[in-house]
Amino acid sequence: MSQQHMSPPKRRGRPPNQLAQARILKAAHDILTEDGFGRLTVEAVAARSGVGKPTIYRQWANASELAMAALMSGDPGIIAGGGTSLRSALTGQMRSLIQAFATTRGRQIAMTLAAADPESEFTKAFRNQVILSSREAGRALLLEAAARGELVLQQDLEVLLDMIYGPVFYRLLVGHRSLDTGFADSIVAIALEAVAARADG
Amino acid sequence: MSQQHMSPPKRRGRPPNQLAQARILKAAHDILTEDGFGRLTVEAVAARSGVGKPTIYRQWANASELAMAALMSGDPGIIAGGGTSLRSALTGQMRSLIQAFATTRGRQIAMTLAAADPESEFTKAFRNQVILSSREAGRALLLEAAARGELVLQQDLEVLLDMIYGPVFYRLLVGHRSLDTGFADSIVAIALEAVAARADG
Amino acid sequence: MSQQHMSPPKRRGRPPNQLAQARILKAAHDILTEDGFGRLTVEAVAARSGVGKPTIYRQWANASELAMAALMSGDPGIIAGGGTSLRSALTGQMRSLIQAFATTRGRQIAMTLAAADPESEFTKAFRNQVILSSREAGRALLLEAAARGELVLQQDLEVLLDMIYGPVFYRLLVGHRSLDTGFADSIVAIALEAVAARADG
Amino acid sequence: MSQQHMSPPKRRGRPPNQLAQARILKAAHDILTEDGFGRLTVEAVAARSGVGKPTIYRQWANASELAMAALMSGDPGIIAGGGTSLRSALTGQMRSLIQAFATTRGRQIAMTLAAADPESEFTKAFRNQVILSSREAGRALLLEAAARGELVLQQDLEVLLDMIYGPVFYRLLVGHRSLDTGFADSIVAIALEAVAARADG
DNA sequence: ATATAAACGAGACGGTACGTCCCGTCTTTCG
DNA sequence: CGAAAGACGGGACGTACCGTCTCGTTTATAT
Repeated sequence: MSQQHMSPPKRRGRPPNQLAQARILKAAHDILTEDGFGRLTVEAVAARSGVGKPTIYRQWANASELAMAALMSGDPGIIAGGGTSLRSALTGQMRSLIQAFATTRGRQIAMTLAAADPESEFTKAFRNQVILSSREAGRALLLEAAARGELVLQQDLEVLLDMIYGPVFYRLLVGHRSLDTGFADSIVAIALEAVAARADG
Repeated sequence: MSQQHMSPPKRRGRPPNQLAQARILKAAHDILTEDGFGRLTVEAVAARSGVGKPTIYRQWANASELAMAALMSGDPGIIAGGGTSLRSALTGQMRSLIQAFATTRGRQIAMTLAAADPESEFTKAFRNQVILSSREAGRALLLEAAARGELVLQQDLEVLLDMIYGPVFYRLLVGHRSLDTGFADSIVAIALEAVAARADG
Repeated sequence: MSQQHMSPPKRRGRPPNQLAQARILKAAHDILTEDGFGRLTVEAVAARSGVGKPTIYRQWANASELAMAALMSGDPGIIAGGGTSLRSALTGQMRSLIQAFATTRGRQIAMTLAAADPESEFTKAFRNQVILSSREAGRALLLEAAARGELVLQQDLEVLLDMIYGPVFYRLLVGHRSLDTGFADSIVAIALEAVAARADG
Repeated sequence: MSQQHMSPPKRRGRPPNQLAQARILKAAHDILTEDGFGRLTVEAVAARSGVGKPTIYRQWANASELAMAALMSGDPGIIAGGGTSLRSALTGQMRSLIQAFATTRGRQIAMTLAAADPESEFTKAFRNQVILSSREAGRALLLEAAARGELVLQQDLEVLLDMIYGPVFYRLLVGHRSLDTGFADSIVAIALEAVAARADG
């Protein structure tokens, strides 16, 4: 009869057990926070979640993908802080980004990304959702400000975004200096000076 | 006590085989370029170099350190290109840096760093020699230019350096956009505009 | 097991699909001849026959029973060759038995029997139909000959039968010598000499 | 097992740990007697013996070979009973053979042999040492008796041996009748009557 | 006609064991 | 006495099947 609008595909066999998936992600997340990325093995997750290994492998190709899924599952996403001006909005976002990444989690995210197959679809989703979502939010802030006439953006917006968000991962990966709120503020300050200079010129 | 006259200590027994170290590094380097970081195991290096595993473990604590050693051994170091102005010198350096990292090697360096124990002395040496040497060279260029009066640097030089060199590793790690010479030029351009604006202010 | 002439209970619901059973046995038989006993898994049979696993498990408890069913389904049964004398009849039967077992099938039968639960009803049926049917036919031949006065049988007929048919499975299992028609003839010759000697005494 | 007086080849590396091998065989033997052939997995043996799985796989290709090794390790070998006449010697040997095989061990031996790769060198050794050693002892007894003039052997000695020893494995594998001393006696009686008849003719 | 019910295909489930790879340590013999 | 060779206990890998359990889909009898 009428399929309405949302037609679920209604596959034939027994459907995946949603509870099992949740338990897997919970166990993976716990191992990640308690023991670190190096201990996140498929075997350990299976043992901890009370799930068979094949059930894990049905969904994720290896421990890296599982780690990414676990890191994504608890991630609320970095939302642009609702400031009134570009500077305050951007500063708010950078501060919360850095706060979220300054913990062990940040380094785990970097390690996971480094270990993952860069071509995998899963990796791309992780990249977009966890790594680049803040960058996209920043892009939106900059474009809105440009639309308001606060600044003039030229063709190298991509590079500008990389110069704002790249340093966070740089410090995370290399560890030569700490991540703190002052770092967030300084990045925004320098970036806005560059844009302002350009707007002036 | 007294070392007498003999300058070499002349320890008893068979001396360490210098050639073995070279063969180990050669094998590690070859595996790295042919099979990638994931295949660089102590076992594989021992087999390929015809050296016993204990001989490797005597010098390096694990495969990560060995990878770092291999990556360091062939590294000529990024030297600041000898331009006349700050812009040309910095652009030259960034171009050669990006050229050196755009290949598979760049990602291997990032993976190695992510996998390594961040506290180990070996990792610190690797970080300084391979990752931060370019940053230090950039610092020198900026300080020289400031000494020449080309610009005025204030207290956030560290952040500025991170905004110049961080984006390279950001793209390397995340892979959302390519590394090319245009990227190098744009980074330098934006960075100098920020400094100029500040100098103006 | 089967209620042939009883009024069919006409249970409600969909009746078992006869075709499915045939396809399962066909697939099991094909796998057995193509890939061997070790590859006869319930999973493989289900995949090859296009039948769900539960459909198989509804009829057979495990892969061993399925193997036995497949081996029984194609089995014409060893019938005593219709010779005029005991010697010719027995020789004919032994020859055809050995011919039937000299192929891969013989070893598969031995392996299946070894792997099966010796207490299971299914195993007993297999044993009687596939393994012991020839022995029973031989018993009939001997008893007929005794009735005709050709020989005198005493109380150890069971042992005599084992000495006639046991060597076939012995060579099959151990593989120290080949199964051929000469073997059949020699067994009959020795057995008859033993019986004749006894008849004389 | 050990070649005592042979000049040792003096291989380079660390020699195999004899204790580990012994512990593996002990564990395999215990599992075999306690849980049966079906539970003799490499994993279980490794866990029980406190040995790594690769240490087992270095010596045996799979669980079947390990089972054969365990069955061989505790086997004293069937020695011909020292009777004065052929009949008493053969009867003694058959009785002890049947006594040794009437337990669970006998069926395990049959199952192991059925499951093993018949071409493997290991299987051949097992066959010779465990299965055929009694047959060879019987051959010796018969040949000695022939040399003493007790009987005349003709060309089908191989078949005669199979008719003596085959029935034991036949009953073991098929399980249609029990193994007991009466069975041993009857086999010898019938076999000797066959030989005697032949000698008379 | 319409329930009702059984058997179907599909396929995910919790498990067990597989055989392999590599770890980092150790023990032995050779140079 | 260091270096090579190589076995060791250990841990995780990713795969194959096990036998069980939902599912949604036929296909039949019974209302």
